[in-house]
Amino acid sequence: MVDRVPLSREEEAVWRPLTRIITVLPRVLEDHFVNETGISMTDYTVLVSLSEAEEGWLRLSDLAKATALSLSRISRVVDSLVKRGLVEKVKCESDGRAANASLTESGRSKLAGAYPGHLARVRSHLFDHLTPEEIRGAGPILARVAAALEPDGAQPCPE
Amino acid sequence: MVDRVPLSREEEAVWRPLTRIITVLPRVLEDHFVNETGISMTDYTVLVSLSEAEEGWLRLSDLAKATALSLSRISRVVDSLVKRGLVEKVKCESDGRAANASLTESGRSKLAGAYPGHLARVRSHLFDHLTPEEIRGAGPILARVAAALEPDGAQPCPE
DNA sequence: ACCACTTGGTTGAGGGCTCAACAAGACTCT
DNA sequence: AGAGTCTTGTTGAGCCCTCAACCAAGTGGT
Repeated sequence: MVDRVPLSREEEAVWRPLTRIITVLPRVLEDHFVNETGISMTDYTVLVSLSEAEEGWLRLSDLAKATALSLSRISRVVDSLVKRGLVEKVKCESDGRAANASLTESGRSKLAGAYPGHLARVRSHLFDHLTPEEIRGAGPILARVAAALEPDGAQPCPE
Repeated sequence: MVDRVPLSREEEAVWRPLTRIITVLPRVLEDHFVNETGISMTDYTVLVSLSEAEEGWLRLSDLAKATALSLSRISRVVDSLVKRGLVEKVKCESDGRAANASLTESGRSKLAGAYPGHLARVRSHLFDHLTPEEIRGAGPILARVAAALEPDGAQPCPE
């Protein structure tokens, strides 16, 4: 069953700029990473996820979920980060199949070095163009949309 | 000069879901295309741009701008669309370097066939989770952010 | 204990995308 | 007209990503 009604003018006015943002913004941020930090946006996301992990480490499959990357990709990205000394991979004691990844000291400081510049870009490209009220208002709306995109049903996905 | 202040709670509440949306939504939409229409999201974007062109055709370099893809990519995508009979590429009369792309009849009907299903996804993943007021409110805000991302500096965009 | 099934991770193949290098047409200045 | 420069598009190299096939380890029923 397919919807044949086109977008309304208001929907169009949301969808057009949103597609633009979705395509352009990641590229802009990626540029910063490769040019100034030596890690990719994906690397960064992995490092952030690990730094925020409750216990200091994350199973590869959980890392995949956290970053919305395929397990296949995570496997390679983590290997690459290990090779660069930013992450450590340890076979899980209790489950011979699993592996846990955690930040090395070097990874932690690489993250600390990349973080401020990244935030500056996020500000200059996004938040500098929004009023405080808009920012406040947008959070819950975006959270709702993001939650609906999560595969395991439309869970509220508390952050 | 780098900003060392972390994101505020409100900014965080915007940025987290937004990154999620930016990474997940395109994938979800892409899946629809490959599974049900035989064209990619990129193909679709190109077809849409052509269908909306004033004169019915677009220079490749303008097509690149319209789609936010590299000229290199556009060159190959258009070739592939030509090969599949959806687009026609004609050398420009007045400028021997340039080429103009336009939809074929087959391309136009492919687009017509893909459009409703795509819209249905956009609705089910986005607009169904927004109130009419939210949609009305979001348009101008997103337009502002998108405009700031355009390279030709519609905005001061300090680099 | 055994066999089927599930789960976690790795790897090969292949498409999408960009950058850099290039060819060729057009423009400018003398 | 000719040299230098800019613009348009193409192509090769190479990264990023996913899917499918695979192996190895755990789980459950008999």
